[in-house]
Amino acid sequence: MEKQTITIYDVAREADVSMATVSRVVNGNPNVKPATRKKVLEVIDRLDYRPNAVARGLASKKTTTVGVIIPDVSDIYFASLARGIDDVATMYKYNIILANSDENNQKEVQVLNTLLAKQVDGLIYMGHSISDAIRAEFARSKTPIVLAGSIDPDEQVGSVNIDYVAAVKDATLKLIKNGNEKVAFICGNLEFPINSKYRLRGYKDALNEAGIPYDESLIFETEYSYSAGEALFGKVQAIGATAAVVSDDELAVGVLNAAVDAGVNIPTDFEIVTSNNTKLTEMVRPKMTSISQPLYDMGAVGMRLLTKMMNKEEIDDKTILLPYSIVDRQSTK
Amino acid sequence: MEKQTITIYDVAREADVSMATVSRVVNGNPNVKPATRKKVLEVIDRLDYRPNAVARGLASKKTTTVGVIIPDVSDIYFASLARGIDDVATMYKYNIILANSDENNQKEVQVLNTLLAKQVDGLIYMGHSISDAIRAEFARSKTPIVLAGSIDPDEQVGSVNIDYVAAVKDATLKLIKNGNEKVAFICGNLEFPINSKYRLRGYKDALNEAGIPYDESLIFETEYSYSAGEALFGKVQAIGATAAVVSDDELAVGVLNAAVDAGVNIPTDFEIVTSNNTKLTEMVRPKMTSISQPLYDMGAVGMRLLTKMMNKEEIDDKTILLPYSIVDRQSTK
DNA sequence: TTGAAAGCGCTAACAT
DNA sequence: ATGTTAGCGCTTTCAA
Repeated sequence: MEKQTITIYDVAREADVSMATVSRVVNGNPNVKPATRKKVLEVIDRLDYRPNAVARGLASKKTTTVGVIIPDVSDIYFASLARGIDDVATMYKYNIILANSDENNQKEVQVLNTLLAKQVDGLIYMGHSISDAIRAEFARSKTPIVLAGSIDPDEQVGSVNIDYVAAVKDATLKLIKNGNEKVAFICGNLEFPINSKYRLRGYKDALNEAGIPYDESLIFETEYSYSAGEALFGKVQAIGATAAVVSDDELAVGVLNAAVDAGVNIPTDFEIVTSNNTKLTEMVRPKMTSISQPLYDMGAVGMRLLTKMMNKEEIDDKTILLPYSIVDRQSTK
Repeated sequence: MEKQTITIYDVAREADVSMATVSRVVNGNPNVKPATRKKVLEVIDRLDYRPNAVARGLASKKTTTVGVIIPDVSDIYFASLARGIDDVATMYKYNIILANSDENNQKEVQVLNTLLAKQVDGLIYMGHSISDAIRAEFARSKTPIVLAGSIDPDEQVGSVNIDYVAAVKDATLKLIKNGNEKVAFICGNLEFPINSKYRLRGYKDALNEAGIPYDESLIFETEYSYSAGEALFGKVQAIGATAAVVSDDELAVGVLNAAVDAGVNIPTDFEIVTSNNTKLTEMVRPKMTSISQPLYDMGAVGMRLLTKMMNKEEIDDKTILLPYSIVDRQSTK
């Protein structure tokens, strides 16, 4: 025989009050006489009653759950953001439905729809680019959405990032000031606005400010992976570059190790600045100088922004830029 | 004016059928005349109807959602497991509610209860140890539970692991055969069964087989972190150890880098075998030899096991051991 | 093959 | 301060 689940009705009957009163007690409504509250709480304890969140969600139209779309949890960059998101979510009594998208446009849209079907109160999206398909879904959804560590030039939804133009400009300038005339720019897919409109812009701005002509052969577009970096270093060296700004840490480790393995001295013969300041930067030798994006904070602030949107609070600016810095280590002079 | 949400009732009215029929169409019930099905699908498409999963969950008592308790998403070990879990979950049409526990006993119990309140169909738990409190909750819950990459000697719930005793024994034996008489054993909290009852057991078995007496001063208990490893190497070296079996990759990287920074040649003067074969092992120099735990697969198999339990299928053995191997790299001779 | 109707467990007016 | 009563949007017998 199945053990019967205890409902609010059972508690009401045993405590000799109405369901409404039990509901009030459970939800901390002050309009309950202390004596009644005590009696109800005793019964709840005795019967070991646990409110059913699904029923509550249906009745109240709130699930206290937010959807999080992430390219890959096992990618340290996004996992760091996710950690910040979950901590703030917990703080505000929300839970997280986590869904991997693999940056696949079709999967993203599908995942978004199942998340909406599950009636999430809000949505956080992470990804290197916003496809037109997903942007269209964002537009027609009335569920609040925030992008974390992800750029959409449209600025239709909330977002939390750093100023990528300025960060890359600073990084490039540092390399130029160290005496490098040929600084390579190694990034991901240039179809992504974050790379073409922001990072590359910063790189060009730096050259411009230093009076160095832009040379397209110094731009290397590749995928974000350790092996891609390893494979790329030869070409970078062949073109005569003596330094590189790299958009991803794993990619940068690949470049760094390939250089070291090839007997190139870093930073004497070749300098590297990477972009995410994940713990990887401290685990490699030499340790890598990096732009420091406050990933955890970006997730946390993004989730905080989302709570405000879900609460329909006034938002002064839903496009948030967090401060960045450049952490000097041994891969630069 | 708020845009009215479309319900199954709207579809039924427009298609001139009953709600039951719409429900059948949506759920792929074959007992619907093709013509009717077509008519209903057209209306669904026209009205852009999306079933409300919360209402469905309340009515059917199934949420197609599973809870995942994880110590820390930003830890690559658990994130790798989580990725395997989510992929298989997606495959079987489940979503994942992800909750970080920080290995905090109190938080774990609380998180478990909110997950159960949300009526998850199943639960996957990850953690270095199973506290009595959480074990008690497991016992009284009738929701299926699986442990992934986590040991409970009780074997009350399902679990997926590798044979830690044998793996550590193999690793230790390799080091002994390479000529090391003093092999350090560097692990996490020895109060955790996985360390005391399994890994240390394997270590002792190896010594025993090789006829080397057990020396407690070679056992180093510490936390799992890069800095702990860095700090520890000096002591390990001072005691005269010439090799180490390490239970965690970040910890091992700390030991490795401290050794290299101290001018110790690896593997000539000191050998290391680590335990998780995460991508870190290939990013450091020298690359690290490691026990290879199939983390992704452990997550995937754990989730698959859970789907069977949720389906009330017959399970031949709910305690699963996956094969491991030792991947040779440059931190051993 | 289809429909009617009774819930699922809870919240939220509205009354009292 | 407390109770009554509709739903929330869907699934699932049971009948037809």
